[in-house]
Amino acid sequence: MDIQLKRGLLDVCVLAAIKNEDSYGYRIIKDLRPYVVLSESTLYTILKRLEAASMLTVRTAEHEGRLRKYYHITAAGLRRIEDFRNEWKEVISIYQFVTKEEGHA
Amino acid sequence: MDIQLKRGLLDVCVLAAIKNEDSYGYRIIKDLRPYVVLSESTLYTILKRLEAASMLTVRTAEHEGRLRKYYHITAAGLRRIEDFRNEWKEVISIYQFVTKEEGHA
DNA sequence: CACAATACTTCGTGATACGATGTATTACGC
DNA sequence: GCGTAATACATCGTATCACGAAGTATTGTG
Repeated sequence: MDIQLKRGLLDVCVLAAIKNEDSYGYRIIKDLRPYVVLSESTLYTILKRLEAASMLTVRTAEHEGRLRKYYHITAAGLRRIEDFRNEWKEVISIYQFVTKEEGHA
Repeated sequence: MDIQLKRGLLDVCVLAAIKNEDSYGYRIIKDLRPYVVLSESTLYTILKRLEAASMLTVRTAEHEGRLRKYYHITAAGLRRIEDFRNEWKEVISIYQFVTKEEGHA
């Protein structure tokens, strides 16, 4: 999909991916794949950004001898999703403006 | 609205604003105001970009002693709007993923 | 023992929205 | 007739950000 359109969606996608259960990088990418494809470099950049914005917290844990970083959503992260939902009305009105067929003459 | 979310919408908004009738900078901004607010510097950057991508053509005309640049959408510009419409299914599926309430426990 | 899959990291680049600022002209109030 | 707003277009610099490329290290698997 169009990279610019993606930009406004990726952050909330990642937050949504850890909303119900803590998760880690590799799994987030797989879970999101049906909806959006993102590379590792993109994901880890986003995770750092969201952590800096206190929208998630990180915890390192060992899993079968390998270290994993588990990400946990915070109240601010949940609020971010809520803000996104609230903005959706505007997005829909823009979509309708862009796609309306008034000049079919 | 969130600037990142805006990014994927602005180009098509501008194209939609000239879809049915040629228009010029100042008027495009006013016409779009109910849907998205954008500054002049942003608009003219977008217009240049869309012209470079052959999605619109420019014609300079005098209007009451003042020069105006009128923008006219091309077939490629119309196709761009069509592509946007086709991508919307993906956007909706992302929106549903992000906002679904499965973990209300 | 090579190769894929898992897991995380860093670096550089190109795209782009926006504020600040500038240039002109017309219109309006006083 | 003079300032101020509105109209109209333009340029510059900056911050944000998705991504490819490349790297490190471990665990299977043939």
